[in-house]
Amino acid sequence: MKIEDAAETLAQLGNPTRLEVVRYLVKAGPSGVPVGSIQRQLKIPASTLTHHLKHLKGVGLLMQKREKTNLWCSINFDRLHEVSDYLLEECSSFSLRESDKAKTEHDAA
Amino acid sequence: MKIEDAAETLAQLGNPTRLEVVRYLVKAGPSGVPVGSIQRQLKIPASTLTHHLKHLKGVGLLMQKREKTNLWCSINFDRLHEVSDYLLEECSSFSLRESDKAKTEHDAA
DNA sequence: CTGTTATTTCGATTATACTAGAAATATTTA
DNA sequence: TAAATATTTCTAGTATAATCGAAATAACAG
Repeated sequence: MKIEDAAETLAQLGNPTRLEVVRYLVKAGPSGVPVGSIQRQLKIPASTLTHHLKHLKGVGLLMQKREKTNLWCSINFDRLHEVSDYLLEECSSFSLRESDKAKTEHDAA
Repeated sequence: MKIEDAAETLAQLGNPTRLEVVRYLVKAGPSGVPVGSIQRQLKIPASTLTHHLKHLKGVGLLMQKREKTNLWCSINFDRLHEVSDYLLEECSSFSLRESDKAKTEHDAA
């Protein structure tokens, strides 16, 4: 996972409205819920919600599938795990040598 | 953890420059690195870096401690774990009843 | 085809964030 | 005190994002 993608995904999760949607979808489970249900349950105006769903889909956190007049939304659990894991990557490997941290360093690239 | 706090923290992690700093600090480990080292290694202008460090500190991801002329920065691993965990909360409990998802629902609050 | 419900696009407003140079401040050493 | 190094504040330009009403489109039911 490239750092730009991780940042972009985290940024999308960093909006309160979107995070609320994500959590709602997590609770809904793999079968998902229609857009309209999210809209009414979370009291988010339709156009605002569409806007946010587009963002979530853009970073692969949201999956959609049409059935009759409803568009069912479900969270991409794998993607959510990926981002979560990314944050903790290398948390246990303190690989920077002490010499790189000295205050008299040359800081060569 | 309140959803607003989680969103705010994720938003801070969602900036590419800040995420790069965070990963650098993760690699640096608990002892941390001085501001100037981050600046030179990642080639971030001093004022820009100060700005971002303020944000990271604001959401509790960054800890700082002065020693001589250097300000040592280290990541708050606990906080990072908290956020990471938050994303996966309830991922295994699909508690929303099927009746709440029906397309003929009343969507009562 | 007509009406009904569901969702999206458009457009405009408002707010917030990123970036970084220049100057200021702080801390130590000589 | 003066000089050197480290970090922050100030300031301003530029860009991007959030919000949502109204109108448009899509999908079906009768």
